[in-house]
Amino acid sequence: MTHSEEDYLKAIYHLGDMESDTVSTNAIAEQMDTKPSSVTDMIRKLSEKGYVSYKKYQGVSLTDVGIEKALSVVRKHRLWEVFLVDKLDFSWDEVHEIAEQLEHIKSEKLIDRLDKHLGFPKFDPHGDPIPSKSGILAKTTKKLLNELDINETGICVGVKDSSAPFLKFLDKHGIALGDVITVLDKEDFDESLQIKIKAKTILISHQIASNLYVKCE
Amino acid sequence: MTHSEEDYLKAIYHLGDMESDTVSTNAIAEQMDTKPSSVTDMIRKLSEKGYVSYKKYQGVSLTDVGIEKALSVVRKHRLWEVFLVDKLDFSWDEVHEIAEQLEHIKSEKLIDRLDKHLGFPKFDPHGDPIPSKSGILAKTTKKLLNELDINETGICVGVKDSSAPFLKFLDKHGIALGDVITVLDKEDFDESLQIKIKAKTILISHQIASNLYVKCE
DNA sequence: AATAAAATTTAGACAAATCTAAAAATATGT
DNA sequence: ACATATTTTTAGATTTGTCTAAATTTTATT
Repeated sequence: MTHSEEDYLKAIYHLGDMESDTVSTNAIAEQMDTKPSSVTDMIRKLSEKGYVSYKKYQGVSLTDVGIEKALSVVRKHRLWEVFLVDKLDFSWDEVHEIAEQLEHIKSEKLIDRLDKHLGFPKFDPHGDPIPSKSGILAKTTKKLLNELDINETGICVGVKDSSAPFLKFLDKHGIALGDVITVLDKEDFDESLQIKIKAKTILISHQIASNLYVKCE
Repeated sequence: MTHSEEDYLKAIYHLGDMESDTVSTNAIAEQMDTKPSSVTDMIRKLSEKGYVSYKKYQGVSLTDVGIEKALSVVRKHRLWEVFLVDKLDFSWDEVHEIAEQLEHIKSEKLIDRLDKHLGFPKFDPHGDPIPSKSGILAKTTKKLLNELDINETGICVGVKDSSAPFLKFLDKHGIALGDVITVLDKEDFDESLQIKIKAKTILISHQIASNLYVKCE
């Protein structure tokens, strides 16, 4: 399996994830920043190898083997992202490009050891689930923080209110994208939340909680 | 700079290291497990890019820029080897193939952070020196352990006596290839050595010390 | 349903890196 | 020094992944 084949399978996987059925040649070309004619060539090759099923002009979809291969690449990508953020102190938004390269390193043992080294993480720094070795992928839903139940955990993935004061508030209280947040308690009185973040416990208002998106299982 | 160009520069660097002057086409072909005609093609390309100086039929040598590029690849290779052994518990002899892939990952920041994460190591698990960011390479010499002075440090790189009993002895006392060994004291009486290895202090006989090779600055 | 627009595929070309087979240059042996 | 062996280069082909431009198929519009 070449570098490029892996990239195509991953792109088809990501596109198919949303729109469920078949993926169009143009969509793949746009995703991969290449020309539709190049996509056609590669699709034919992947089809011959049994990774995608394809009928001319009818779009393409991954076979079971194709899904397996795609998930393997996604797994590697997301584990390396965790490594870069947790071990090398990269920030949330710097890791994608480097992980794009690292995901192609070939060694099953390396990935198993990396997984262990990182403590078998379930989610990457963007809150996306890391496929298991056997290709099982936790389903996630994006919610506002105030929608979580007590003892539920989520990963901070975005803000609803992106005004400067709000972002400044988050920064001041050490809340950053990629952080793991657990709801410890909810006050009936004012709907404020007690949350655990980076081993610290803090109290935040309903207004804050209803402007923070989190991803959870 | 392509993957393949980096491989060639590294090969020329390693070959030139020993024989000092120019490197032959055939030697490169053998080192890289490819055909001499392919080497000629690549050499011409590297010459046009200014990484090697080359006259037909006269062999090839690295330019200053070429040495810089080669050392950068060697630096990456050896840092990744340290990572694999120190952080992911790979053994000494498993890491080369994986590091061959990792050395081509492009990100200066990644390598700087990795270097820091590993504690700025000076040597890889094989005892070979890691070039500094600015391309300075510590000189090393291979000695028998008993030739070290008191307080000198070396990295265990091989055995003179490779008999099963000796290897079993090393294993029993937790001495493995890649271990850092410091000589703490030498007994005049029987020439036995007190050494520090993996934060432990042990006493070994002259016979043992004179059958263990170490590399040091 | 016919035509225009958009998407997709084909045909042919190109660059990178390799190969085989043959030619040219260099080195070696007596 | 001359013939032979070895090394190195050239010429032409191959593979992978890409491209442009033209042709074809599908979709949308009236």
